[in-house]
Amino acid sequence: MTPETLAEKVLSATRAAFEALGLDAAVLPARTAVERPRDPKHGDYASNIALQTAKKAGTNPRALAEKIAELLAGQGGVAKVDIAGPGFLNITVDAAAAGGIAGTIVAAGASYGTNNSMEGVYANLEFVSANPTGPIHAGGTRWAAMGDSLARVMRASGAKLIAEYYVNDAGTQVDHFAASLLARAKGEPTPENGYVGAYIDEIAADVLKRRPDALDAADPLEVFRTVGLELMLDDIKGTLADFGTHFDVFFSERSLHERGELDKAVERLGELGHVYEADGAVWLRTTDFGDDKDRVLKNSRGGWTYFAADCAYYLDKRERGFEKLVFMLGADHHGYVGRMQAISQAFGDEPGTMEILIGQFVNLLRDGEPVRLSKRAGNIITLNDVVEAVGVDAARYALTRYSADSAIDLDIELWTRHGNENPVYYVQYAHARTSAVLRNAADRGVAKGESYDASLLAHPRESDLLKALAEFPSVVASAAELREPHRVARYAEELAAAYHRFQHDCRVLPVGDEAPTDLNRARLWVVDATRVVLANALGLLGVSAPERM
RNA sequence: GCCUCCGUAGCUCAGCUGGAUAGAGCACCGGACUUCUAAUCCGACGGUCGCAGGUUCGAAUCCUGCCGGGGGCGCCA
Repeated sequence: MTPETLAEKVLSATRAAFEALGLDAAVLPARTAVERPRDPKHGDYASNIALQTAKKAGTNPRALAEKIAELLAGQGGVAKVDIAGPGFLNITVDAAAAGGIAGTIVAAGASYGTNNSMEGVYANLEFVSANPTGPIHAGGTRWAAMGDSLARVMRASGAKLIAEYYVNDAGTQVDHFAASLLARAKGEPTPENGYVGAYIDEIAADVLKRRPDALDAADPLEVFRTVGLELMLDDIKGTLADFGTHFDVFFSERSLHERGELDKAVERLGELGHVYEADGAVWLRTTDFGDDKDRVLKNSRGGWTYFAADCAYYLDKRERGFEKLVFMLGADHHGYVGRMQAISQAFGDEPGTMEILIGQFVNLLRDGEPVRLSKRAGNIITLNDVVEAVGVDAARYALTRYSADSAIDLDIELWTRHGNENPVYYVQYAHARTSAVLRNAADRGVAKGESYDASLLAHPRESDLLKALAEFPSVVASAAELREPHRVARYAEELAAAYHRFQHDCRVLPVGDEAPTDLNRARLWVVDATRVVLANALGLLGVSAPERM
């Protein structure tokens, strides 16, 4: 029995109790959940539904709880229902019902944890979107890890999702980039506002390698711009791929300009009555939608602003059919939220169509001191630096383990340690241990068989572990709905802890050459189920699940 | 000045979107290895949840105001 099915039983028992007591069932929620109480004296699961509904129904919570308990106690799988405090229902599940989850998990395999909480949602998730004028740095690294994990979690929850990277390949930053490459190739000093770093030298050389005639071309700057951008973007794509971050679409800002999408978007906004001219510039009246001030679409020199491209990009996404546009931005962009939301509303979309997630910064520390130097990019820390320092698994785990709301200090020393204090190793080791037990079982010819006797799984460590396993789908669902992939990492740590405790106290394989018992076999199912869930959880985080360590 | 994030054990952070005696890891102290991989486990210590009000049966969680820290506020991209 899963917590979800138990919650349904609680709800239907409550409905029946309302009827029996002659109460108005309209105050009942459509869904309810059971929670795992910390104190084992409070049973396996607890529900506060009587507390939540009694007042609205005009009755006493304790009396209502008693009626619900009476009706719930007769349900299959429910061993005991106690009432505690002001009206909590403390539910004890019978071992056989609880133990059934292991079989469910093993049968589901890689699909265990998937759920339908976001079924039918067609979403676009934009993240990283670092300028193609240099390598991805530390901030972008966090979004590369979190965004990718969020994409996986939302897909696992049934959303149809496109992961997208907006390539800012138009505008003055790109001009500076091209000019820097050209100057480098000609051996001239870096121009004002130009880019420096070893990567500029490399790309300048690579442009010449690919186009030996570049300096003699009709427009050398254009050659360096086009080829340089391509090389830089290839480099970024390679870095992301090595990091395990997948994008479905790399969307070119320049293509919006070339296809006339900016004119089209501004025209549309004009038709909707939100555009005006003042001081020789063209403006969008974003203040109608809560922004601090109106924003310029086209400046007085007749040039498009970046904001105008944002409008066009927004319209393009909507025309591609996305009903949910999610953005992950760094805290340095939070000032853009107001104008971005205004774009959505100016086009007449429902609030909530556009969702902007703001994440705080990450500092890389070594021995408690901020790390500054990068071989590639002046004194900026890059994604490659982070990976070089701690490896992909530790980097991804470290960056997805914390709420995006909190700024994090990533301590290189901690994340390269092999032990309990390093969460990624703690979780991976639990997975390796499950694999080891299964390997040993196979070596000794102990098969878990077609089925098992779930009622044998009554050890406290077993029931704790089974409850943790049963929780996984709802963890994935809430991580997706709340856009908080760190919940998966925290859950994985709890599950790993429950498994380590289980393995410490519960012997799985027969000792010596004793014959395997039914308990041995039943426990193998639990071990296998744990292996599956740990692997699935790590998979959602983009972290490997090693079979040996 | 305005916007935004944070403030929970000595340190790093969770806290399941209002529930029971607020949790984990680290650090410190004390235990468990002829092991299914001890990269593990168990125990002890440790808190006015920044402060003050408010909402209610009930607040770390929601609202308001302060205090402290991070980030941001361009006809830049």
